[in-house]
Amino acid sequence: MEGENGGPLSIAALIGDDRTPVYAGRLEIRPAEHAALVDGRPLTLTVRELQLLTELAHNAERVMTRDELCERVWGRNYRKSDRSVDVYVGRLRAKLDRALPGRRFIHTHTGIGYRFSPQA
Amino acid sequence: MEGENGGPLSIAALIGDDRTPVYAGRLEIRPAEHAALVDGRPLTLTVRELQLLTELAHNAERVMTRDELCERVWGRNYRKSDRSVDVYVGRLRAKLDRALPGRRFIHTHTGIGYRFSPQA
DNA sequence: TTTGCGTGTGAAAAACCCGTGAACGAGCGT
DNA sequence: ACGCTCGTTCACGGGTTTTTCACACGCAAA
Repeated sequence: MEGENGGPLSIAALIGDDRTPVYAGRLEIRPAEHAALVDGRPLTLTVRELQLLTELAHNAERVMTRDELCERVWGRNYRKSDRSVDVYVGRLRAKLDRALPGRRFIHTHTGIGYRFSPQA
Repeated sequence: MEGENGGPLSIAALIGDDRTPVYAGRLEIRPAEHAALVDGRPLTLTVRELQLLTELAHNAERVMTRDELCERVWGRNYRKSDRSVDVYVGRLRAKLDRALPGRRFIHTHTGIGYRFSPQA
């Protein structure tokens, strides 16, 4: 089975569930518990940070537009002056890098948006 | 065995019983006897305080939302203006701290709720 | 080089959340 | 009626999170 972009589609994305856990190597996301873990130890994320990470992880390997993220995480329409997504991606990257230095999960696609990639 | 969230599930939570005793180091909760003990000496808790402590302790290490607590302890729906949970958490903390100074059992998860943690 | 666009990011501003003292009323025993 | 306890709600101060702003940097085209 494939997604609209031709790539693999996760169960979570398929059934539109944002409570399904995600496992990305040493990183584990448990939306139902409001928690993200690295090697079993909890990351301290704010609600928005966890929401964004969850949304990105549920669509791993797919480039998500700011429009999409704004819609799904913030529940509002995206305006070009709105930098919230960028700011939160930055904060997520910082926290993920403190927990798993050197590893890069969130990739920028200039002019389009961001992509979450579990593999090194 | 695991709960709906994938985490460990206590016997009490499993059988949906709020009468099962809980042991958390020097703290002991005996709902069936309407009593909580520290080093064998009874804590003087009101009914609501004991209910709340019991509910939290039966879900140790799990973040419980105000919604959940309101539902299970008060048997009513949570409204954002309802501060009962916070007030009772405060009173519980005060009494627990008088009995076991310095120890912190109930942790705040901003924007979500509270988590009971038996370990120091 | 200059201009424009897109992004990263520190920091200020705004909004929101939480801890807690206090007030109030209901219920109860005296 | 009185005093007491308990449960609920309100209000305010302080803390945290979210949003917004401003500027810097890299890159590509003119």
